[in-house]
Amino acid sequence: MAPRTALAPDPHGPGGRLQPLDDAGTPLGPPEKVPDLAAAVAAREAAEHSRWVWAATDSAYAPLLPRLPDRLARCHDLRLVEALLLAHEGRFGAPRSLGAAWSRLRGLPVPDDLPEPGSAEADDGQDTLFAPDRLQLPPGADPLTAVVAVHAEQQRRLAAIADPAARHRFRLLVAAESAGALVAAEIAYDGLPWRADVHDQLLTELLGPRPTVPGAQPRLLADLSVELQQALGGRPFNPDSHTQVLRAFAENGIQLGSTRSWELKGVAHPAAALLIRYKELSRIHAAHGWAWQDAWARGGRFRPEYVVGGVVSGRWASRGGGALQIPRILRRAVVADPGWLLVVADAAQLEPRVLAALSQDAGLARTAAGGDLYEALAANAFQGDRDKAKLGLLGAMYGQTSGDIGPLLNTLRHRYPAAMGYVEAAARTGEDGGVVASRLGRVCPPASAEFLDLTEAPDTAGEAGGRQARARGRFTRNFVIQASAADWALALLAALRRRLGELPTAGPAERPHLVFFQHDEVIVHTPANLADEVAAAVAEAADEARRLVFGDTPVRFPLTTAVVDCYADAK
DNA sequence: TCCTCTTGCGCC
DNA sequence: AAAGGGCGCAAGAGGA
Repeated sequence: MAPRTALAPDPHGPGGRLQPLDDAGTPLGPPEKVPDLAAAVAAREAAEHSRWVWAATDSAYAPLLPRLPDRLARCHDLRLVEALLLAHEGRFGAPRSLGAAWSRLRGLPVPDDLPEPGSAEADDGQDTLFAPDRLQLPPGADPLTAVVAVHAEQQRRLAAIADPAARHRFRLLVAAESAGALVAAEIAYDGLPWRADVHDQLLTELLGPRPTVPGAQPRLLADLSVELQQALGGRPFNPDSHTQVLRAFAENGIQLGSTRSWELKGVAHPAAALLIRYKELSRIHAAHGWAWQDAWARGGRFRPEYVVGGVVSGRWASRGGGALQIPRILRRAVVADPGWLLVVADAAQLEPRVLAALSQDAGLARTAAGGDLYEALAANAFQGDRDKAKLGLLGAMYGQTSGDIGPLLNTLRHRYPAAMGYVEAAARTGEDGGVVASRLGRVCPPASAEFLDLTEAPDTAGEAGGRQARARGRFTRNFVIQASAADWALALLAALRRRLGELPTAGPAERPHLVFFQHDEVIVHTPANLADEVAAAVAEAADEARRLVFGDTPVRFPLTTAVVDCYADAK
């Protein structure tokens, strides 16, 4: 068992303090003050891997990264763990900063968490240069003392989980969430290889040359705008304004309910196709055009800012730069460095496999024991119609009831009663105001913390209440699957990161490293000669994640893995 | 002018 | 009759 070490950086300067701990969090010696925290951490880690205990990975690890010779193996992120524990203890959403946890422990008034940087509330005139200390410790409190005390208390709360299997899984969640924080910090530091020249060429092909006047519309976009206006009678209007677009179409005798592209696709008028094209190009320009490149992809790297645990289901969110929404067309710009390659791996049909493993439905597990789950499902229950099989299963996981899906759900209910019973029980729990949890124990928000939507039409309370209850049921129905899939993905990430760290390399600069993570997909940037070993490590990590999260299950979680020079060439 | 809400669409 | 989960981002609409 790896030893633990509490760590608190000095608020100013490169120093800090360390204190060795046992697994219960009890100090094994006095605090040690060091003038160079990075050097002291590196020396200790080189002697023996430690689990580093700190207030938050953002504030403790990110500043160390540029000064560490190699990555740290393990950590315990008090802020993330506090959030997991609070939700598990039925106190979802209580403040989770180190200061809040410390204050709860000491019976002091608990400070609210500061708003996330970048959020609307955070921009209250405060220059980020003078970003306040986010730990929220009361005046005079000693950071290292608080880290040690809060950690010991968290270890106590973890040990207090009564059911041994649930306790074991929750500890796994704690470790995986913390490992995720390490990965997120490292990806932000290393960046995703991004070829600005390729990106620029792509934009030029689609939109015309970069406008010399900032903010000006690129030529092809402007041309398209004029063409669109001419197709609708020649009167000028702003195609970015749905109000004006609806009016322009109405003047030509076409009543649209909205300007959504799926609705436009059914419109025969030539202006509809022009508008669809305009919207596609306009979106690329606005969301991932030259301004985006200037802001987020400088120096040959796109540096996404992930927010670990940013989604209640345990999925990561992102802050600025749209790290989780890179359009497929832009993948052309993601190119490995010379002599390096990208190993791109995504989990195939992750969520239905998670459902099969969670519910232990023997029939569904058999369809998830091999390659194409939907194909097997279709052969078993839908006369080979793969589209129907996929539609039905997705509908069951999302709580869809519209369209012609009823008969599909009936078939599924008949053939896979345990799986369908599992999601329907989760839905009922939600409708009744209860909470559900992921496989590893991440607990969903209580009903009161969401769906406080009072904008419902003022019809009878019963109808509005029923609608809200059903919405909540769809949320909990999906939560058990989405959050358990996130459990698996985090476990994969942690296992893969460890395996990459164990590969023999010439040195840290030659080490393969994660550069992208998107729910069920990872990209590793690796020296070309290690690409096959990395691909093998990803497959092993996926299987390790299966064992850790789901134990003994016949369900397999196959990966689609590609070793490529360019992200666009992966499938 | 600033701010919040809505719309629409990118990703899973 | 209507009835699909989770996000982030940018622009327009519209009110303060």
